[in-house]
Amino acid sequence: MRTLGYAVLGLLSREELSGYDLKRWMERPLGYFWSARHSQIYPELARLEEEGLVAHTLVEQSGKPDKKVYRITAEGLRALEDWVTQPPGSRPVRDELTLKAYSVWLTDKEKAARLFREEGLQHEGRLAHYEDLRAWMEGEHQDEMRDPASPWFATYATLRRGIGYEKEYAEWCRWMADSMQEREPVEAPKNSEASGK
Amino acid sequence: MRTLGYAVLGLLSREELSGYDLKRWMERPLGYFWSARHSQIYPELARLEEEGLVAHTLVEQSGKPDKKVYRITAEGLRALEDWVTQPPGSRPVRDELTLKAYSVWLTDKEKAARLFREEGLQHEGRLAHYEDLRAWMEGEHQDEMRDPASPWFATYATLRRGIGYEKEYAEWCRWMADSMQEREPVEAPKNSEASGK
DNA sequence: CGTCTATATGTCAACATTGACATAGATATC
DNA sequence: GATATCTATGTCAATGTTGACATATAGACG
Repeated sequence: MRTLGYAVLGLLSREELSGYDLKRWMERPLGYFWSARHSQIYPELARLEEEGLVAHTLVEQSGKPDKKVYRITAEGLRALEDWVTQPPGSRPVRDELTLKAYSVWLTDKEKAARLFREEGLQHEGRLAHYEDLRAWMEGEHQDEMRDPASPWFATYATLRRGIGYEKEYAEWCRWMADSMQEREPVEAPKNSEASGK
Repeated sequence: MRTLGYAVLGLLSREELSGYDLKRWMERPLGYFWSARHSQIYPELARLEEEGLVAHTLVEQSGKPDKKVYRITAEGLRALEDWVTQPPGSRPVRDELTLKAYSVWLTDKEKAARLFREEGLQHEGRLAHYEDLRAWMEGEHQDEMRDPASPWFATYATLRRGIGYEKEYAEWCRWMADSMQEREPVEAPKNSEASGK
């Protein structure tokens, strides 16, 4: 089955949600490691329902359009549980910034330094946001987040992954920017290349 | 233009290559951060040639089929240089293992521990491979890899990124596996959560 | 002689994903 | 009254990517 389906099941295993709710989860917290647009989510829900892994109830609302609230079925839960411990299919990495770094020797150092400085700030921003979430969790869910049988633990695990990832990426960006900006090596005059600056 | 095109230009800016050579680069060293199959590469080369960014010469070989050797044009080089310092379009992250972690609270702890242990080993393996490459570079290209105007610097930069990434990922996998395997908390009776460590 | 692997270049159908288009009720703002 | 935003659900064409199919030469191995 499509990985997207398991992303949806993973959310529905925690609570009942409408397609619109799922869309928002796929933007914010879950979207940090698996994202999808609503144009993928609605057809996916239909497919999952056809396969008997989810079911929905129409909920009439006043003040808002009606909605379809989806829940996971017993069969869906079984499928999700099975999937979790299967080794993931290896997806190729595709990192555009690293690809740019591969050709960075061709370009203006100052421009490149600015690029990596800027990208580094974005990773630091995301890192700060993750750190906030972690602090909030430590305050509100200190017990559950240490219990591997609690969804809070699982959420915390993904958060830890995000923190490590962004920290490492930000550091690399800083190193890149510094390397591009470095004045002519002060101590080692290479051979020709006389006096820096 | 398609990012794949810039990946191809990035390789051709360093040396002339056939489609088959490009395919192999996209498997091994470049494929660590941008990969493509030959079924994408051959049409891409045709498009790049149509746009005047690359050109090819037919090279007849004995003992092997003939081949088309591609080189980057002046226009292609300009396009590549421009692209390098443009901010990358933000691609959504899609990490299947982290997605599995999000639902790990549902499953058998031992099975999950095995999964993360195994995945961690794979990241450690890649890390060891990258460290080998770095050691080789330190030996063979110690000067060029410190010069931001040298392709060796750019290659080293991507290698550094790979090392940081795999190290971080392997550590997280270890932490996950340990967390799933932990015996009932020995020292802290859960609610109190006293004593640090 | 048959089979496998490496070199070498291509095409094509299927699937995943995006961005735009489409509709509609209700509230908030100008 | 007009416009924008949020909720809510959908479709569709275009693009990106994969895996299979297709063909051909040459060397290695049994």
